[in-house]
Amino acid sequence: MSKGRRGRPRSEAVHLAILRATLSLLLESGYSAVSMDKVAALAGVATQTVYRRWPSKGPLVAEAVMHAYEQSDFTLPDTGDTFADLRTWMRMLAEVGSTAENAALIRSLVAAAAEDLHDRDTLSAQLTGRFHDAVAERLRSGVSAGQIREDAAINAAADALIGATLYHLLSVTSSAQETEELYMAVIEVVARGISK
Amino acid sequence: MSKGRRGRPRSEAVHLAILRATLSLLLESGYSAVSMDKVAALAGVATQTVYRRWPSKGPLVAEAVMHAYEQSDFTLPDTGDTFADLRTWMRMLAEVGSTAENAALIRSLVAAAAEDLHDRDTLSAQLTGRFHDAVAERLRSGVSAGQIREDAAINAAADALIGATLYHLLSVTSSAQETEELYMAVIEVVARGISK
Amino acid sequence: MSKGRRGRPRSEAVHLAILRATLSLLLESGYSAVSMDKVAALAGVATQTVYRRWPSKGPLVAEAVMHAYEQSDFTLPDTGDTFADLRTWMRMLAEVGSTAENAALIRSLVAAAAEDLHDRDTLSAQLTGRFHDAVAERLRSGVSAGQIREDAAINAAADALIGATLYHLLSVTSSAQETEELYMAVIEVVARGISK
Amino acid sequence: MSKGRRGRPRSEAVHLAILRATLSLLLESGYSAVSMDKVAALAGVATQTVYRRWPSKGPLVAEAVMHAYEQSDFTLPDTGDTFADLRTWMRMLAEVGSTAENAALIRSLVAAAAEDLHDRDTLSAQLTGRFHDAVAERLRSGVSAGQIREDAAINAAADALIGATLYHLLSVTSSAQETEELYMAVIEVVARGISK
DNA sequence: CCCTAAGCGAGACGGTACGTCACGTCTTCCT
DNA sequence: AGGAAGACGTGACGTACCGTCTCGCTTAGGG
Repeated sequence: MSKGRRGRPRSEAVHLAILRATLSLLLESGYSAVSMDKVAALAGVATQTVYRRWPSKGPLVAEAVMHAYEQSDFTLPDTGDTFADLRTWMRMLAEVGSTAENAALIRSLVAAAAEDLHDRDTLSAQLTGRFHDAVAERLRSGVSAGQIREDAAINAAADALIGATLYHLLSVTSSAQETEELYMAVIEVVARGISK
Repeated sequence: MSKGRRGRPRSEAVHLAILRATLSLLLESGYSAVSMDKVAALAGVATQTVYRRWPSKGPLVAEAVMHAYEQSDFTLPDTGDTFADLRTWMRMLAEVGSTAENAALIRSLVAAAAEDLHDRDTLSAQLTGRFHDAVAERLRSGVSAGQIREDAAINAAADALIGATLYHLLSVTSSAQETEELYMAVIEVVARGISK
Repeated sequence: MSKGRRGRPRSEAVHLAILRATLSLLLESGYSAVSMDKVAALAGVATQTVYRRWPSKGPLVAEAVMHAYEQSDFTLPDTGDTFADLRTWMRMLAEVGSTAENAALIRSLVAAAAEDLHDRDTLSAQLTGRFHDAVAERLRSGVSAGQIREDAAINAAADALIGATLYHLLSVTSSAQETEELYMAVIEVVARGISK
Repeated sequence: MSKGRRGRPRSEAVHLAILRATLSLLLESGYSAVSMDKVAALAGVATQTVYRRWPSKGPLVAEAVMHAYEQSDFTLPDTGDTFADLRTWMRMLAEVGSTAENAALIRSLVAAAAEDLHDRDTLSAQLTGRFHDAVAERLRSGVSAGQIREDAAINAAADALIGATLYHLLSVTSSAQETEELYMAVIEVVARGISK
């Protein structure tokens, strides 16, 4: 028997205002500049209202970043040519990651995950995990298509691709072109390592 | 006229006490639990004394972590067989990273780097950067030895290896054995991708 | 034209539950520990339901305390001997005031009155005021009976008696016996001051 | 061996600023309007600085009020005529208590004392207690002078005088003249009660 | 039998205050 | 000078209350 909703329902507008405020602070000055107080103030909301929905900074930042990419489509294309598709996709990643804003957001997620063990699983599973799975999926489809060896270590290959991307994003600030060149080189190494 | 040292010289004991206190807090409760106040208190030292030597938490944590691994030798062996050497080395990495303490330290560094853009270069350059360079160096030596193709993208391969390692460390908590298996699979992919 | 009561009538049970909850908090931890939220929670009632009946903490506490003494009879006896009656009555006061619970309740009222000028008149008029009037009344009856001088300052005498009582209650914690001795001494002074 | 003062000494200016801010808030809007935050803000001081010196509102208000009367001399005159001296002194009390400001300060003290049992002893002992003792002292001197009976209950008389004063202050707002008349009547009753 | 009005529990909401912790600076004394 | 001690302004933390509000549900009239 459904108990039904009791009490005043949570305002959707408030939810959005908080996420928008968080994003704004994140983009302006980075993860460490985000504070529950500032978020609340900027969202025109009481501190308690933020805490009522998110227990701490980590999950809030996580949801805010996810929210920012909600519309984005990070699915890999499937034209039949696995490695060409990978190249297309990672070119897009390179482009996305080359804007300061996007890089800052990703780094924020990593900061949140690294800071609090508790948040880590949620965060990585939801963000980088989705990327990893998408890549692995496409690679498996490449196996079926006969372009990749049956005994290739799909997960290891996906780890190498996603790992290299993440590592590069965290380590240096480089131009979109340099980044793209590096990604293409990584793909080449991995492709040669798993193709028939 | 020799300028010499004026005034009371800085105590080496104090330096060590602060580093030890920092490490201890880091291991106990992670990066966010480290505070200059607590470090000073635990080291039996005045706050000012900490600030006199490190401008903020980031560099202090960095030095403390580096100090912890100062004795450790992360150079790759060179037995002549490049890929066997890589395997040996990454087996060691897997082992090191599988203890909770070491994993916590690495994550602390990443948190520091991701949180503060200013600290990023210092931190990653000094830690992961050294690993990356060591691997790249060994791979180049493998090129000379005729085990690796001359046109292989050495940096990309190193990025893939170090990146996969870092990504794995940040994403999941897994047993030493699982970690080792994954690393071996990654090496296999990369090795096949760059070997002659 | 009788307007009549429209809508659901206020529940008497709720009223009592709130008063009981307030008293309970008052006795447990004093005036400052009473909060509308806690009262509502303890009474198993919605916050709004409390506010619908009392505008703020002051009047609520006042009514709760009054409610506690509703049954009690604080009228002075009239056996014909004015001062003997006063002694009897103040012996009872001493006894009542010597239990921690009762002392706490009285102090609560004083706190409410002292804190908020707005509540003061209500509170003191209803509680200490009633005592003062009862004493003054009995003294006037003593005048008629020829035991007290016609030109005696009845109000001043009542102020002295009630004032000394209140002052003692607020200042120190003393045993019932000590309190009683003091009260008897006060009566003696006042009695000698106003008797024929 | 004296350990000596270590560290930066507490600023006297800060101490005074806080007391002045507290007094100002007290006079403006009463005890309940005083908050540690507002006091700090008004004093141009950090919240923490207030907490470093006073654990809570009660003692702070207490010290602020005491500070306000520090210069005042509440000793009873001793001209030889005990009851004339009492009258002189209570006329002064009536005048002091008839200004809204002073009445508010006294009520603040009572509120602080009534609210927190812990503060009570300190407060009443230091404020009303001093008055009580002063009166009792003067009465005893009246005994020596042969104006008061040897077996008179000095403490009870003092309680009656101070109690009536306090009770009147807490109960009603009245003009200086009405107050003075009442006090004179109280003195007359008590005087007649204890004189030879 | 629906209709309107009010009571009621639940809980969201904007505020204000709480008391604590951390940051980085400053002041004092001692070595 | 270095160093220990600790005050200080700033500002975030997470919690507690305040008094108001918005829900859905109940309990009474009145048409």
